[in-house]
Amino acid sequence: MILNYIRGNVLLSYKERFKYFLKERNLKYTPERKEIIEAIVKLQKHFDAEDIYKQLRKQKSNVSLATIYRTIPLLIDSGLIIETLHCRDKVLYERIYNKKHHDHLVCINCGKIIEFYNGEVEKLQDEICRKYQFVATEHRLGIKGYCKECQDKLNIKNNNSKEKNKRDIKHDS
Amino acid sequence: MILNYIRGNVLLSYKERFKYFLKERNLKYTPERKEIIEAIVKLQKHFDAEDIYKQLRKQKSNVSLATIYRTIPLLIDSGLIIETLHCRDKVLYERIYNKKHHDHLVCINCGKIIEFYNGEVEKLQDEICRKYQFVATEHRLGIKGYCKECQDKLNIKNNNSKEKNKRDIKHDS
DNA sequence: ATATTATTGAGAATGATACTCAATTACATC
DNA sequence: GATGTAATTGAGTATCATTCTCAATAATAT
Repeated sequence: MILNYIRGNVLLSYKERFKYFLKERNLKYTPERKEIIEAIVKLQKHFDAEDIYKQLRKQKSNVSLATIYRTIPLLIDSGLIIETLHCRDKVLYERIYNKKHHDHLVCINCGKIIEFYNGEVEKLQDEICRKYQFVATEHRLGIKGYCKECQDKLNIKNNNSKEKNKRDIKHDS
Repeated sequence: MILNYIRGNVLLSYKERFKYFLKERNLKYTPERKEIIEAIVKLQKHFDAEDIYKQLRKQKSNVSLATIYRTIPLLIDSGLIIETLHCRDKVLYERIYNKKHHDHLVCINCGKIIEFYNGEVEKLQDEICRKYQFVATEHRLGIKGYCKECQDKLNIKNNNSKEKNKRDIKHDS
């Protein structure tokens, strides 16, 4: 999957990239799509359809929710955003164009999301794909648990540095 | 998170484990809950609420969908099942009690799910948690892409063994 | 300028999941 | 075993994100 697009020596902007993608597919670059792109780049890390809608209202744009939902698959196909996390039945997206890939730690108590990057994950992916003759387009590593603050609040012991006390029980399959 | 429960030298069955969990919480072990457990253990790898419902009908049980939805969180809290994948707006679950943890390769063309286990993922998790002072309860690594069959069908090149041709472009943040 | 085809907004439809409430039942205690 | 209490159930309704429908409009190629 090619995520970066260049003309001359310059990386295309979100808007230009989207325009180009639409042209490739014989789709139209409408004012609504332009305004959606303008909204997307202003949004915080993780957002859902409703957030795009709100940002558009802020910009005095009247694009309908229906159009937003119709545009999201185009944004995904053009490599500008991806679906990241499912948070309480909501699908969250984030911009990926010209961003380094990262994974997530999600606190199951307060909902905080910590982003991290670890090159080993990519290596692991390559290794696993080789083994299963799989061609990966994307991976997602999500670690759920408790963040530092919530550990303190809930009095949860952090035994990261201690040896784990594993029970010696055989597993199925 | 303790996933295995033992009495004497014997690992509790799904049913006993659930009974025990309910008791701990002062909840009742009803015929409906018993039948749901009986259904769960008969289901294939990945299932949704509807699959439980169908299995119950097969067993001549009339448990309502409402009760199934109400029971799922209990099954999760008791460590018998977890949410795994979100597949076309449906939440899929799988049994984890007395199972070795595994991760998934998901074919975005045919929907096939390949399970794999790789100990490095656990090590990575420990390392990342140490770094971010996070206490993990669960992780999930999902790799999306194309399975061997679909690669052939769609004529997608598998360059797993070749060096990747990365563009030298700087990324944001 | 015209023809073609994609796109839009509005509102209705869908579909998974959650809620409401009255009737029922499990279980601890006597 | 009878009793009281709180949990549980089914049925139907509500919710809410997302998708669909359709007639009106607009973007682009020619």
